[in-house]
Amino acid sequence: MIARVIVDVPSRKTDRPFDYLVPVPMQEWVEVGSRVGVPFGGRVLQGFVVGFADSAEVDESRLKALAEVLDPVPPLASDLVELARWMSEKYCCTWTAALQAMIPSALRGKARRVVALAGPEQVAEQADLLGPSPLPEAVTAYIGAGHGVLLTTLLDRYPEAAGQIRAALRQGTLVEHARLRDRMQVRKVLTVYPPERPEAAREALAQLPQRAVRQRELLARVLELDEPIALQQLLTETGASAGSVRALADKDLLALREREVGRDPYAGRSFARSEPLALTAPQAEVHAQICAAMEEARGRVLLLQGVTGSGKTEVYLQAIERSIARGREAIVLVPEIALTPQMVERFKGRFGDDVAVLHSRLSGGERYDEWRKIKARRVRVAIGARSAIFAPFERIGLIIIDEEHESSYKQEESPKYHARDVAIKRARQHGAVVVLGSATPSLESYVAATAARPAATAAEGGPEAARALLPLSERVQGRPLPPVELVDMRLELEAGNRSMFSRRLRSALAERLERGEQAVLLLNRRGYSTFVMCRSCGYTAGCPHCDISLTYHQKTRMLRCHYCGHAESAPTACPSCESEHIRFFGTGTQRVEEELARLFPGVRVIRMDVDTTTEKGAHEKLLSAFGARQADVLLGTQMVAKGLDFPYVTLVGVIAADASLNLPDFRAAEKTFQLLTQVAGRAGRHHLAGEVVVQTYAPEHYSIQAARRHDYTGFAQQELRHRRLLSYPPYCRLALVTMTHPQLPLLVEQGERFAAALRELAGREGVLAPLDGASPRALEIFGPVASPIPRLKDRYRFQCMIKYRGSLDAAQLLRDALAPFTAGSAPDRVLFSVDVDPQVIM
DNA sequence: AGCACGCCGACT
DNA sequence: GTCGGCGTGCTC
Repeated sequence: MIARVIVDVPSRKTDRPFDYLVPVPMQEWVEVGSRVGVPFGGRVLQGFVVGFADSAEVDESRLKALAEVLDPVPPLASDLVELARWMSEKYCCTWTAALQAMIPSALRGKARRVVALAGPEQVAEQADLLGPSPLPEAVTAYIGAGHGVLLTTLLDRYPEAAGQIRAALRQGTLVEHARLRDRMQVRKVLTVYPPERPEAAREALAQLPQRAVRQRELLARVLELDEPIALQQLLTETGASAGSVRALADKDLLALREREVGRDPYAGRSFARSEPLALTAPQAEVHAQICAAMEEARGRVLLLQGVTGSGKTEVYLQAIERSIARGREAIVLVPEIALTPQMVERFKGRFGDDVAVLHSRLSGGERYDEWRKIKARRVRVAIGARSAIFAPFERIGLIIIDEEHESSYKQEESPKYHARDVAIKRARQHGAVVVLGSATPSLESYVAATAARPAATAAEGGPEAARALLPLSERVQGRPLPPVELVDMRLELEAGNRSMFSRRLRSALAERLERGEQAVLLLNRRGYSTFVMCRSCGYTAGCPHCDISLTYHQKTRMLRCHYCGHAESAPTACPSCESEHIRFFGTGTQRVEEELARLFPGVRVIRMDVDTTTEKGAHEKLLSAFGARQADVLLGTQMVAKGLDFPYVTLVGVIAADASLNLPDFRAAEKTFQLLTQVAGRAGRHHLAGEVVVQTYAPEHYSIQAARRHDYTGFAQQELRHRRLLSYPPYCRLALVTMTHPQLPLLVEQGERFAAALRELAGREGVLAPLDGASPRALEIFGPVASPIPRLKDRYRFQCMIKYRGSLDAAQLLRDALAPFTAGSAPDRVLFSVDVDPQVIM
């Protein structure tokens, strides 16, 4: 039996299966998806079995054997192994990287090198040949006779003996073995189990000597129980000692065993049980369509376009119920930032213990336990952020992606996958339905779901079940969408108002304060940061490692680089010209907060930004304080725009709607429209009517006008015209190759050579053609040019943009073109990184 | 990623 | 003359 194993080495060259003999005793344990330890290049590494080889095709004499099988049940099923292979092809990452993304990090075994003294007979044999052991007495004594000690520990402890230790290893007086150890252990608790034959135990209880008071007491207590009890709990309840329990166990009157216990982060919290609500007619219609698609089981994708407050979540809940009733599991993806306790509560309230929750705030152990709940089929619903798409279910019926337009579904590190696209692939494997929900769908999804679908997006290959658009265009209970008023800030300036608050927003705020209602203020900080500039000479404070301006943090009076973490204290005089006219520019939330305090003395403001939410749980705390009306104004960056639902919020103010409009990003208008629509949806969701005031310097811009009218379709049509004209997604696809190196000339030279190689390859394939031409298959290469962030952590950055459409495998072309550049392992070589379907270009 | 093999400077 | 520097290259 020969297993094909992907070894955990994150290199392109080793990214292929290696063959290993499976020793007979392991054979019944090894399956596709098994995690194994394998000897590889002189050490033991973790790997995954991805298949089996035919022994006729392989020269078995050259193979090594598996060292160990690490889990009784493979952590990955074959569907996920296959999905990982697909990901590695689509996203140009290693198969290993994709596999690792699918399991909790607790299962990332690390080989530990342990050394022990060789057995006496070996030593004697060696001593004849090489003389006595050169090891100092102290070292020999320290290692002792046990299973050995970590090599690193030994070297740390006796650095002066390093040479002798090496010699002993070479000579054989010290032997080394590698052991793979999981990072995380299952938490085990000693548990007392009631006796298997209670009658016999009762009899024995009567027979116990009178003086065995504790034992009698304990046994009587245990006999009352129907289920096992933690030893610790029993001891505290009865005041007995462990010895008494042990004595009973020795007499076989009860059983004492280790039991695995989960770390349930939600343990101790009870969730009010919620019953399905009656659906409105439009909700019922959407629900019926989702259910019909589930019956079809063809992996359909449905785009649920529901305005804010239209009751999407209730539709999700009832669709999940149906999926469970059909014997299928469900996965719900929500953006990390929206995975709030309220959100979890809604699902736990409906499905109770049937839900596993996966998010980044969990500790490694907690995450592992939630994952195991899914693996052991103890739950049928998983809710979580991006990576929850890999929940190890085996019969998925429904995958819901809420706020599908959110760019956080794209992972920015390798594997740079998009959870939405992975979901669609996984749904096809399982015949599950994908529901993409959003008030402001991404244009990619919108186009795919409507008839206006351009052929370009069919590049995925293979027949695809039709997608459909399910509209939910009214708020529940007929509540109106709030009116949106635009304020032209240029006119404010003309009228002599130089404050960041327009007269309109100021009076609207004053009204709310007077009436005791609440307001949400959004500072669209993308594009606005607090940077430091000298008014005399124009000096700006930049990061010494990253060619971008440093951000000023008032709390600490420090300047910090958001990309590499570099920090320095803020200057009081210009470092360049020594002038004191150095100023902190930009409109940070702190500045807005100060201005609010000046305009409305006594106003209670909760500020949410990177400074106030880094602490664990801070996010929740601030929101619940606002929900409890301990503040009048919630002021924050993007994070206040999503999913919040507070009944007393009747005003939403946007300080500078167009701050993000001029970013060098083809999605700038889309992002702006989405943000405005989402934040406007926070107002007037309950019995009090709401209004929205949007301040802007570009009131005529179509994204802002469409947001004012709550007009997604209008926006989409206009934006799609632009995209078509400029050949941007969804009318083509993108791939971004970023290369970095500390030396600029070398980087430029290699970048040019790479681009030339890629052009050459594409030309040979006959796909190198302008995108605005008539060719159904076209690919264009732009660059290399300096990246928007031209230097990061002391490495210069250049990038090539690849635009393509039609049925061509751009990832394959990229891999081929990259091969010669990633070959060597020279530590100073240019690093290449591929981002397929990039969401942010930097 | 490691770790080994392999070709050039400061020591016994 | 060796020990050891880290530059390429392989790992079933």
